[in-house]
Amino acid sequence: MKIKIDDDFDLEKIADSGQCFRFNKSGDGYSVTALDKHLFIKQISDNEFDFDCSKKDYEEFWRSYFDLDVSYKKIRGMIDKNDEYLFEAAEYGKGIRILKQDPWEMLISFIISQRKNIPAIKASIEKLCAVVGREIKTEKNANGDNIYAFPKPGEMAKLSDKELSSCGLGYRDKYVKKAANDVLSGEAELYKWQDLSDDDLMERLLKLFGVGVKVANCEILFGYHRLDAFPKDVWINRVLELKYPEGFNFDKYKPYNGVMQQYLFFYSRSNGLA
DNA sequence: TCCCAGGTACATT
DNA sequence: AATGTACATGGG
Repeated sequence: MKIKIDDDFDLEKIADSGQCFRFNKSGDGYSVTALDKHLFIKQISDNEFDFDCSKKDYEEFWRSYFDLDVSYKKIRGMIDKNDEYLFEAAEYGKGIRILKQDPWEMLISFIISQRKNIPAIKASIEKLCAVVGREIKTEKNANGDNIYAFPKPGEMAKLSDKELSSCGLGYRDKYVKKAANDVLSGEAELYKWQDLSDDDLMERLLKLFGVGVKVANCEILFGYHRLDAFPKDVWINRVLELKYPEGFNFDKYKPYNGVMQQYLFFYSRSNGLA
């Protein structure tokens, strides 16, 4: 179905923004997978997009997934022109949105992400989905690959060591396995944690094996959609060091520091921090 | 061959 | 509390 979107919305930038790992170019559009839902989407004019789904699926899931009730244009508008680097970064990254992704999928994805580059993260996650092998569409991607769901905790927990290691996770095998078992056993109640305060949520996440401050912040920003979380990875640390020696003005952009972080991350990575 | 990738756990001081 | 180091794998 055709959807008109007048706010910032750029599929290519979102796909390359590093917040999602199963959002890829497919033919003349994009193939998007979130847990056990899948969508082909393509741009058909300046502000029109073809969502290959029913009206019901759009209203009940994808509209929220793309966070279409929030104006990212407005959030961009908060940026002080005197903050030249952030302003440039936001112009460059205009069209990025923070997707409303699932806490479980994000937890595993960002546990896997540590000390890996983005193509490698995507490859590992895709292998993990393929090893479990739960197909969710009869169609295939443009490259001929089957479309698999993201594994549930139980599906992941029962993978053999051999199957798990075939996903190229390296030393992260044990983190993924433990996280799956913790969620399965109810020791980590990710969905109940939605109600926790920011501080309590952070505290709970940091107790998980393989989750440090950076991964926890990614989980809070992308998995819990708390837009003020500001993950600091190697790229952001370079930005802060080189462009904000006097400190970044977190107070000014509250409660949207996470959106600013995405612009900075995307810009610094593509532009080499020139 | 060396270096790096959306870091974290663990030991040592 | 602060600092140092090992860690699996793949690509440039």
